Amino acid sequence: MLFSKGCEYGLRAMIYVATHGEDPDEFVPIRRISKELDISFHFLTKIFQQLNEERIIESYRGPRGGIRLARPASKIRLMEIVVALEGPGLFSECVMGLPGCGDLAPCPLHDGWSEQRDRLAGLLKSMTLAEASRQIAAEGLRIGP
Amino acid sequence: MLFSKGCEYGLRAMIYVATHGEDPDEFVPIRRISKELDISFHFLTKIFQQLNEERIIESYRGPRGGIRLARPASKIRLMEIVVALEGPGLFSECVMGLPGCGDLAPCPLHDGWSEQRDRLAGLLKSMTLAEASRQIAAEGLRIGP
DNA sequence: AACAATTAAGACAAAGTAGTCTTGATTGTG
DNA sequence: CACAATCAAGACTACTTTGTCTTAATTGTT
Repeated sequence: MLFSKGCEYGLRAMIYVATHGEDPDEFVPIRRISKELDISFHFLTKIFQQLNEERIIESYRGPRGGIRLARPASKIRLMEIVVALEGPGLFSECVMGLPGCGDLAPCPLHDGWSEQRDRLAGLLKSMTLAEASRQIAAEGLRIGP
Repeated sequence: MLFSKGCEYGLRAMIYVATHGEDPDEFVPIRRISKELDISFHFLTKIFQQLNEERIIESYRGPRGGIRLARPASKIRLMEIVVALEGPGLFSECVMGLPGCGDLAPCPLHDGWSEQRDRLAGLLKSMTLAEASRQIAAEGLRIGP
């Protein structure tokens, strides 16, 4: 498993918000997201708290409160979400776990792995929530169970 | 982290055995591997037990016992080791954890992820212990700390 | 036969991840 | 103001992974 559960949930939840935000200024209750995607409400709350600290979303309490994107979906890249939830370093780890592995002292898999890893990183860096969301709408893809 | 610790250790240990087996019929004690690679002896023993069940290595008890490759290093592909230690399915999981995600009902990252994942799988399938070992010898690479 | 070297197996412990619950703070609505 | 809806925060539990320890079985050497 590449991403932690928290990161998987966070990605799906953010894409959900981007997709279902009729009015982007409206706050979406976490409870609704949790039900739609079948993710534990409290766990999801903690995930959004992390995303809130990184200013990727905004939250608001009280009736009609919830969370919303802090910026237009076209300005939020998937990589930001991954970094906020996995921490930096996911895309610099050695696949065999050698502490000093790198371009200078590579393990046997280093070159092959880092190429694929960098491509994935490139995909996450270039893909925005708006694109993921558009792709879902256009092709009838799914983010829930 | 893509691989579990057990899988990381298993790959390094197998490459070590392939590299340091002067006589391929000689048994290498697990304790020696554990010291050279700085991996917990008992944990490593359990890893080799799994590899033994899959007939990737052979073990022998008593003085001058240890483990050795069950086949020539050129006949053992890294993918076998990964599958033995991670189980099958690592290379068919959805990156966002959606149970039904696949070519028919893809999540937004499905195509991009599965391409990189398949390339990595291809690398692991095509690379043998002999090649990894030769690469280390030729280029002075490292598998220990 | 006695001993030392070694793997085998499983119980156990520690640490990390995932998930639940409770309480508190904020805020709109009647 | 009273109340309900909602996020915030932290304690707590459960599960999984990782690592340790102990005991047993096997085997070569003396």
